[in-house]
Amino acid sequence: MLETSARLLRLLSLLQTHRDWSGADLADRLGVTPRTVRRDVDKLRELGYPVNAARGTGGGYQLGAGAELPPLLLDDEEAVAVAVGLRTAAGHGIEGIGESSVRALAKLEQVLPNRLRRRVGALGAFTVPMLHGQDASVVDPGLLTELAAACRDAERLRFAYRTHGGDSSRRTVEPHRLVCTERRWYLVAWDLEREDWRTFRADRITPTPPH
DNA sequence: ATGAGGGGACGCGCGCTTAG
DNA sequence: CTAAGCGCGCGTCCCCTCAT
Repeated sequence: MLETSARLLRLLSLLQTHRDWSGADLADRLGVTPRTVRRDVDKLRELGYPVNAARGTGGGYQLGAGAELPPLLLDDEEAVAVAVGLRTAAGHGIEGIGESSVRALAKLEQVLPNRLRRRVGALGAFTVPMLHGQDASVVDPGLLTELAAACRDAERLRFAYRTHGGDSSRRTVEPHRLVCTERRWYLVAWDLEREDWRTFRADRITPTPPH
């Protein structure tokens, strides 16, 4: 029974990750017979999951889009991304979005494992939204997490910073806040050498190990 | 014709409940 | 405490339907 619901979750997770799966593949992965897979797919459908099936050569199962959104299984990275996105949306004051974001966030945080709650907390509490930005720049989410965690823990940070001109300098800072524009992340921090507040573009930061 | 999902019927094994 | 009874999940068998 407990075994069954666990298998149902695994099946759902398989369907959410991939392409389409043949019944035989799913049976193989789940360690049951195809007949049992069919029964499990039935159960998922009863629970409201839109599982599409294609017959004939090259057929298989696929998770489709339904009229209602069933619960999702997110991996750690996805859960953090969604939670942070919701927090940002909630804080942006966009009409109609803010309140829904808070509601969704409440649901998500209710089921969020503790280890993720900490990460979301770090990113959420130490970022502040700022309006308007221009071009896109890509920042490693791992770096953002690291910067946010440093803000949260008031942890001194050393990194190499690439300037607009292209030359690189080493900085030692006391991080204060991560600031998000529409497209860009900035770290606001106290620069110990220059004895002043500085704003660093996150995509120009390369962390160096402390010594 | 072939290969895929869909599903009914049946039996087996396991765990739980209940009568003795 | 034990054995019978029961429900349930699963595998097996078999046939159906549909797409290629």
